[in-house]
Amino acid sequence: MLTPKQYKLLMFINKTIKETGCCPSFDEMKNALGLKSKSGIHALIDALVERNFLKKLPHKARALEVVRLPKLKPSSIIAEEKLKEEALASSSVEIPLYGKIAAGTPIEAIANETEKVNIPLNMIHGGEYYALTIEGDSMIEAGIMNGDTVIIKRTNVAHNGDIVVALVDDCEATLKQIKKDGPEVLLIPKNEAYETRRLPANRVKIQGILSSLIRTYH
Amino acid sequence: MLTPKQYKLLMFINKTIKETGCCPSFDEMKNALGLKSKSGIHALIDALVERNFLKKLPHKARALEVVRLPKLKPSSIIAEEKLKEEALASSSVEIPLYGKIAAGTPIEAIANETEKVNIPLNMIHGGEYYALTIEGDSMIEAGIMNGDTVIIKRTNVAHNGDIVVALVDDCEATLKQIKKDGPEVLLIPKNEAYETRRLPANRVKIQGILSSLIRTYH
DNA sequence: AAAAAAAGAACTAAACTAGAACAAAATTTA
DNA sequence: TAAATTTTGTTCTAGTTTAGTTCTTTTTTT
Repeated sequence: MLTPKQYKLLMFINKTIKETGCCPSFDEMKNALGLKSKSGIHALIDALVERNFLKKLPHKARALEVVRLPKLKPSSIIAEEKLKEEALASSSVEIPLYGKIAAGTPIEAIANETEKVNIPLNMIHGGEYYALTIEGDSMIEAGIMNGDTVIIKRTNVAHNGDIVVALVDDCEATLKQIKKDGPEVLLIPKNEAYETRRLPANRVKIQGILSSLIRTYH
Repeated sequence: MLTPKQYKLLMFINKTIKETGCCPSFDEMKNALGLKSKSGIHALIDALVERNFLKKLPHKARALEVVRLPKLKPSSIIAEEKLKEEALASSSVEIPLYGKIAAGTPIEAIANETEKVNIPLNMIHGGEYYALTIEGDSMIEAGIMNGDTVIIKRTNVAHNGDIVVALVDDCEATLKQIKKDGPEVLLIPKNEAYETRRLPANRVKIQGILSSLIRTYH
């Protein structure tokens, strides 16, 4: 049975040869195992040769060959892999950052999906999400500041009081609180310096509702 | 196995034979590898012959034969594995949620690390982080609302204007903007309804600075 | 305190580059 | 076909870079 280090090294050598066709150097192996000195690699390789997992051409550089692979993994490796899988399962997802939405004036660039943002997977719950960068201060009293990233869940229905991405007349998108008032809707900024807009419902399309917010300092 | 140069040369020889039907000359190989002398090619070919990847008829021109090629993993599989690794590398990390910090009155529970929150890995940049839930409205004008989760980077130094977790008299922790004023420090709430506190520096310990903020709606 | 693992430094060896001189093969041409 | 010419391959030497080995010291683990 191999030690965890021996196992890791053997796997790295095998992977490197399979992927690049070339044998890794001691320095590359050292880095792959996170060591700072290559003298340890030497001992590991000797052990692997002795156990007949590796063969090396004597007095040659980069001349290792994998003879066989172990059928059993060291249990610590199994545990490590399990952890990794869990990390992957509970990890973050990338969603497109569609550009800036001026919480007050027309949207800048809904469409050219260039950037991506990472958000924790537990922030989303089914459905399609996208991100926008806030420009302006029209929602400042709702704690939404210039430069914040908002995560929007794509939908075209909203409830009274939701903060939504609203498209007015198919050309102007803003982030506002919405209220329905009979045949009309109110788009309510959260800043006393801005005025609530009252529009016939057919001029306003909802493009998503505010799901979460991320702000980074510095 | 092979060195990178050996591999490159072997691939070039193989490709040339496949494409043109005849073996490249030493000069062509020299040029293909960007060398200025063909003596190196000779050594590489000897190494490839020794490792049984090439066969050559000595003293014949253009008389190399490829015996075998290193068998690589299909590149599609390599790409797939690379994607997984990247997903893992750019994934989220768990940091402890230490409890509620009343941005105004004493902290509730810095210590009993029970819950965890997931944050994207790109939110942290070296150092130790923890999370707090905001209770109260003393920082509302900085866009920090009741119920928000703030990510704090543990440190005991801060610059003027930073928003920090400040421990006063070893018993009361608050989130405030800090300013140094000679031997005293100012703890500045961001809400007109609260008053700035002025304290001698030795009564105030900084427990971290605000690094990012996460808010979830609904 | 002993054993094992890792780091570091010093050293040796191999790999690579370059240039030149030359010899053998392939090609041209007289 | 033989000689001349050109292309091609081989062999040196020498210097640079990269890689591998060995040893001692430090750190970690038990």
